[in-house]
Amino acid sequence: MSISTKYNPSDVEEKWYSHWMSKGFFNSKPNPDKEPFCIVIPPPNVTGVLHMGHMLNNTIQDILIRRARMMGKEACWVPGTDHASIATEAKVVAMLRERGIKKSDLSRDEFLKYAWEWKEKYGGIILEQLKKLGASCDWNRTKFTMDPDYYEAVIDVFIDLHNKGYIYRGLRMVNWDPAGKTALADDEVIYKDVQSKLYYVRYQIEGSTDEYITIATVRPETIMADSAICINPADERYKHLKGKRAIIPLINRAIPIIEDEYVAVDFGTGCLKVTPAHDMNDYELGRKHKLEVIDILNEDGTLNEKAIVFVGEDRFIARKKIAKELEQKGNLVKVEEYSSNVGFSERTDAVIEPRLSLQWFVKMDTITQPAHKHVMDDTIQLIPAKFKNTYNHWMSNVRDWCISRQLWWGHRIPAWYDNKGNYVVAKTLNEALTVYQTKFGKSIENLTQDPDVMDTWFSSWLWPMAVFDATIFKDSSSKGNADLNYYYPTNDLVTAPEILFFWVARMAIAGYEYRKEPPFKNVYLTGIVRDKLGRKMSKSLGNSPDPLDLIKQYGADAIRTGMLFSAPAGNDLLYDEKLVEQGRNFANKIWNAFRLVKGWTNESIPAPEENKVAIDWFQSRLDQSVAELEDHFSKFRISDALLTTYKLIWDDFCSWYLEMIKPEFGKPIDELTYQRTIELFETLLKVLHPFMPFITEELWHELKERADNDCIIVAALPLSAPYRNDILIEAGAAFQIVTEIRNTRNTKGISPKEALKLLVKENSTKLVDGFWPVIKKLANLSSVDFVNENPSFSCSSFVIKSTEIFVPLEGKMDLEKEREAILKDLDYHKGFLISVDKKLSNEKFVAGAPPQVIENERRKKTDAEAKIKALEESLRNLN
RNA sequence: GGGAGCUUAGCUCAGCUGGUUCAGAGCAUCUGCCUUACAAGCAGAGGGUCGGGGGUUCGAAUCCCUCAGCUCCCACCA
Repeated sequence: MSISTKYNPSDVEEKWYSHWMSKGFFNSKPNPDKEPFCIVIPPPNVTGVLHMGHMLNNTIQDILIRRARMMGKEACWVPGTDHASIATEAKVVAMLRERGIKKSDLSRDEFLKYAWEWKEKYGGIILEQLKKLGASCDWNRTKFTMDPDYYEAVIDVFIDLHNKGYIYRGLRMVNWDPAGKTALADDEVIYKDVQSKLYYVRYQIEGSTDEYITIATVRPETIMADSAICINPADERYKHLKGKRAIIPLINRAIPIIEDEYVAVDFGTGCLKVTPAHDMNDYELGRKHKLEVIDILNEDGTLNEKAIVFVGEDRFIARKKIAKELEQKGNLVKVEEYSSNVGFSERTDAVIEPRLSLQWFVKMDTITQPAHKHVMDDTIQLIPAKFKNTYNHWMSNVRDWCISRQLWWGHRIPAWYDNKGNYVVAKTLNEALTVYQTKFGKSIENLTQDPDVMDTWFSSWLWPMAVFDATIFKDSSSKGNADLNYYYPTNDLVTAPEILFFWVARMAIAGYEYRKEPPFKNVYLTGIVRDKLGRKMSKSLGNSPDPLDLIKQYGADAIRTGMLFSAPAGNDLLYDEKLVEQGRNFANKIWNAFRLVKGWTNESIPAPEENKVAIDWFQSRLDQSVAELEDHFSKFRISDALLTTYKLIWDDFCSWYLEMIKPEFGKPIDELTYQRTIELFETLLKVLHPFMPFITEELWHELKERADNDCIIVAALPLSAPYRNDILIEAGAAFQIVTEIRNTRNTKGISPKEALKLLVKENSTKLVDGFWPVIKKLANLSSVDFVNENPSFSCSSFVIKSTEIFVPLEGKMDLEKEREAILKDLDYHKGFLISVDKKLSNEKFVAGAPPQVIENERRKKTDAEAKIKALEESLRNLN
């Protein structure tokens, strides 16, 4: 039988994933005998395809869930997708446009039919892709935020919060996208620095012929909507204008001159035109001073009849024309170049128009309180903790949440209007008619439902509850079904910091509102995946590799480890294909360790000394690593956990352990060592499984004949056990000796095949005890002899913990070089001794430092003195 | 404008409540090896005054001040 020297992942991955699926290992149901461990996936957009961010995110979730499963918990990872109203609607609109269909030509129902078709066709892609990564989700639980029961839950929550007084309809300044004709949430607006112009416009003072007040604006097209001019009360320059009125140019309407501290004296002219309908701050100012609100824009960004002039013109064309006319009329004092921050629609890239409109809001001040408090007191733990600051800041300054969107794809707002604008909130038309009668004391024939849908986050904030039981929102007394009661609160949430507020905070709010409990205990915030130059991965830059290609090329195990090699929590990950190569190489290394062990024939012969020592040592080393891993995982240091595992396998197991026990070529290995090695290998595979599920499952079955359902995915993870520290220390010294001898060979050009002798001048403390056979084997020594005196022939020597060790090298060394090396070493140690002496002779140090520290310094001193003495002796022996 | 954070080897980062895991890891680099598990490998080596300056202390990468540079979040001053 010959096994390939390279591990080939593709067949293996396919085989085991379907095996796991067929055995139902991913499926979970409430089990009172087991502790639940649950993760709900951050549902990707239905329109999404897998990108590197998902790869990182889902790898981490899979590691956590597999580990929990192996720890004997009832592990449940709930997958699903988000309907992503804006993103999906935009894609459907684009798809229709390609087919020559305009959304405006379709009825709502027709459009939704296309949207659902799109969803059915493309909606599942990303979940299929996650399977290639090895994601062990309970696919039977796959949920969609617009599944019928989920849809109903969202509507129920709207009605419930409305009844509780948390949801209200209000006139508010919203971010209006004139191209999409929709209101956008703050986070859907992208601010960019734009080079624009600052127009200085003079307004004549009412009742005067030549007195003017000059304001500076970037938006001269809105002067027709002005309600006032505002000056700072402290501004001496304009004191005389107090109480007067100014006349808007072009339309000759008089407006008051008001005073407010808000106006910056040093900006522009120190005078501000107040346009409540078209600016957020002006709106607030207008409310404060009870100014008239004049909205001169249509929803598509053209001027309406209230503008009086340039009616029907687009806002930007109107700006140019007005500037020109102001100039002609002598009202334009000057124009300056000005760089300002302008908001753009994330979807249509149109310039955002602050616009007053009737929208639905969630009142945030009180409903957020438990979610705020319980992050601050770590009931919900953010990892890394630095995000607590950010969270606190946001929660302390939270604004009401605009939840209506002028779209069709999504959960339709359950509000019903009569033709006068009176409304009721109800689930169906029939219920609405009843409610209407109660509310207004008269019956009505018909009502029209609000055409808008809700913000996507208004559905996804229910995710950790609604995936289990979407009926609890119908009735506030509902206790929830068995699944919800068992899995909720979930354990860990793994997501990106940029949606900390939009999603994480809101889930916490909803969780406390509806379950009085947090939705999860830990929130692990990943970083952003960037390319190795630190740029965000994006389609336009073309710097994002296709994850599926990578999996095909390197294997899922390699990608998983590759991504984690450099992904501490909350830190961005600089992706480099080299990391994936490292992951692949690691898989290959393990594969070859397996080939070595597999190739051995075992016989019942006595185990050599070095093997017994090796087994004892490695067992302790493994137990130590397991404890380390538990510590890393408890702190969510997943990269560190991987690195610990990596080093344990590569360095300790492959480079040291296997070399220690490896029989001579063609010779058999003793039965005991063989069995113990197989066991140790199995344990390593188990420890590694959460990181590299496929290769570990493959080798688990290659190492031994096993039953069909005896799989590593459900094997028991080793728990930390006490380990022998003494043997670890001894091994450390032994490894140092081996390394020194190898180094001696390297520098002297002696082949590893040439056996060497070793002389050890041991002092009272034994440096190593049982490890001499190991050292002999690894360093290829013909003999180890203990001496009392330094040898009188030429040797290469080194000192480990004040024990001198000599490698006789008659005729093999360059005396001059050797002398130089020793002198250099001597210099270093003498300098070191001086610094230690200095410290010890410092009275303040001796008086102030704790005894242990002083003791350490003393030991350093004796060690240094011993080393110096040894080196001086070596120097003498050279002659 | 408000807030948070970062700066340690060529790169990416660990270093918790000042003192033996204090100057570390992985990768990269260099040297020598196709040694019958693995060249996707083996063995070995070099490399940092812990961003600059100042202070506290017997002692500072670690605490304080200050300067410089970078990043993110929030707000959106006409």
